[in-house]
Amino acid sequence: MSATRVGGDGVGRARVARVRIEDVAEKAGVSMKTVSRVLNHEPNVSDRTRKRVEAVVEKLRYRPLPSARVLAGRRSYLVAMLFDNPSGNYLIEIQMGMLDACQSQHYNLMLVPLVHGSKGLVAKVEALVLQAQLDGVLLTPPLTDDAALLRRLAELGVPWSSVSAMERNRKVGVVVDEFGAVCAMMKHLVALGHRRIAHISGHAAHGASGWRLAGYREGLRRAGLADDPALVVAGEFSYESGHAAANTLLDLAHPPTAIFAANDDMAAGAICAICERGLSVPADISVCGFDDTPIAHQVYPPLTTVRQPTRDMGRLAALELLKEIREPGRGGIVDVPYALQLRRSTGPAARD
Amino acid sequence: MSATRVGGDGVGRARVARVRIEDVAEKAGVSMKTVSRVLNHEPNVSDRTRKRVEAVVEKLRYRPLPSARVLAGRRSYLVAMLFDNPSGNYLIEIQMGMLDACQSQHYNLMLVPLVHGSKGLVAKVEALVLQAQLDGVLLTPPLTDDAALLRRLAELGVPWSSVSAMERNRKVGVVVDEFGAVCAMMKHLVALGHRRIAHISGHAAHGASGWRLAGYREGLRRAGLADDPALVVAGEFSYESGHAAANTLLDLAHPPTAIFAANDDMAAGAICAICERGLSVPADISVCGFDDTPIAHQVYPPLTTVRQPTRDMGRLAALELLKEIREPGRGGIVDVPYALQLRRSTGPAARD
DNA sequence: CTGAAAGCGCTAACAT
DNA sequence: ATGTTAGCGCTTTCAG
Repeated sequence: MSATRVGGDGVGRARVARVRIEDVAEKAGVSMKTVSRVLNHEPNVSDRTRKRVEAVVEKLRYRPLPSARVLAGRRSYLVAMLFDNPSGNYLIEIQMGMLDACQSQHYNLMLVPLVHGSKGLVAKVEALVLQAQLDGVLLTPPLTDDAALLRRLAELGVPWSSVSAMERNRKVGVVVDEFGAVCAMMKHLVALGHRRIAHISGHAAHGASGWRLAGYREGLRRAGLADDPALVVAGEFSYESGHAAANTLLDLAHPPTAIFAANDDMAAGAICAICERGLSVPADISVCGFDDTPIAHQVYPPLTTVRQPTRDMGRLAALELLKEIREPGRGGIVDVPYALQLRRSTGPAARD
Repeated sequence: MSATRVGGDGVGRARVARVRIEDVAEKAGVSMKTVSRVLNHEPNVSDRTRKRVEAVVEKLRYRPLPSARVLAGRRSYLVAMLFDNPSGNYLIEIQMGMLDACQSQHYNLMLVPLVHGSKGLVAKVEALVLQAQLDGVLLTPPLTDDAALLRRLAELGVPWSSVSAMERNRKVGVVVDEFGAVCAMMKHLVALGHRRIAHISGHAAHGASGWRLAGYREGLRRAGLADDPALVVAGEFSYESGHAAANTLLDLAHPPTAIFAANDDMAAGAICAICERGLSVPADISVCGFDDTPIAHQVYPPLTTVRQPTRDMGRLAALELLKEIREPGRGGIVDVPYALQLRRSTGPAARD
């Protein structure tokens, strides 16, 4: 390597020279272009060469300078995560996964907080795509099912990938079999002897609400139980709405012996409502939720729920997007497994 | 000018040719460099030339390409938020605030998850600063007080701004008077008649733990109460540690009538431990926390706690950093107000 | 006060 | 499968 380069000081700041692609190339004994190929996961590099280059990249902690790639290439190496702040915990996990995937492929992740259903949403995204020359877009619920947004993205020719999109909006992204998960949860409740099982549903705009409700009904059907409409109460995914919905259920002439809430927050609210009436969970009523957020083990008793591998979902959604960006048509839907978390909020049915 | 340029379509996506600085220069009858001078408000341009260039820029709606400026110049217009995933809710709020500030000043925000105390942390950050040519760094607890990291950043000459750094590490950033907040909280408990007040402290590495403990002691002192060492139990900011600490306190021969936990998660754990023993909050024991995270109104009874304006804190920390980047020495410490949230988990002291 | 030339670090197109 | 060469659009020398 040539003499140690020492950059001029910027605003009075001593600056050591960066590692450049050239340095990596030299150290690996290949040309710059080959390193570039490896970095960009392009074909036509032998496995041995690729491994060697990757090792040097790792050793030198080399990271391509975004500006240089953008300037030289025709891509921005920038993807945006569009989201509407649902739960902080969910969001941060999805984000960490996406970040991880993007970093591993030397892409930048731009965060774009949006308000679902707000007036200028589509225009805002459009301006963003044009100005920032986004290579692709990552969607999280409920933005995954905003018809106008999806249409515009398609018109603009911007690839996108989504997390838990509804059936008809799925092309590339990641999903979990929520329907199957709920069926399994219902089976668990039925096995415990429950016959009057209620459901606190989520906001209708969320695809998740639909699957969870459908899973609930299918669970009843499989157990040969009647679907009593009085046992389904609408919530909005919030603690408060779960609390209110549970009160509605408890006021019923024939209250349920088990409540399946469409998410953990609502389940936690339900537990609170039950305790306020001097009843006990699960002795009097079993409660279960969905998502396995931190609140699940911060309520008493700890919540039986369904766990989704949130971080992996973010990671996989991003990886599929990057595939799709590189080779349109290559990205697809990845189905990730759920896991029932049986905890102490569910137990044998009380005498009805 | 040469023939109309039409950018090649990237991955099948049409792109119109941009107006370049060269086009502006030609049309204004000056050199590229003169246009550059005007654009960057540099001296040594005659007023007439400046006006003429500005007119052409306006007419052609010319905007310099960020990547090109970054590549050629010495600034990256990029700052990084370094964080160690404590609570998702806290993090996302701080992040939203920082994002907002950066966007308003046309800076980019890069997210860097780190593990506090991990081996290669400093080297990792160093590589990042070098490779990404970061203009500055945003620190969140507990990274705000990592001595080795701060030292290295100083050596590298990278400006940084922090959220809630400990006293000695404060130069630019945002803080809230946690000490004062805790004193106020203690006053509230004392006013309710409590005389045996316990404290569940946080992990010693967090600056916040120190202030909250100090505030607790000062609160006792001001009320003329003795500081019984048995009433201070160490927690780790987690729900579980709060649960365990509360059990320790409840096992005391002389249990407290009130517990001030250093954060909401631990307070929630404490409430759970109290309920498990068949005691009631606040009738038997009052409990209060700190932070006003969502869990505060998701436990029963809802938690008395201290609210910090998290999003504003993120925003202000970023704004101070940007000031400091532009004019070293200009950034400073911003003190934001806290607010006591009195809810139902605190009440009159039970007969001791 | 102004301009010409030389890159910044990377990738695209074209060799080989 | 790999290398060579020529820029991307701007700023920074350094020379007028």
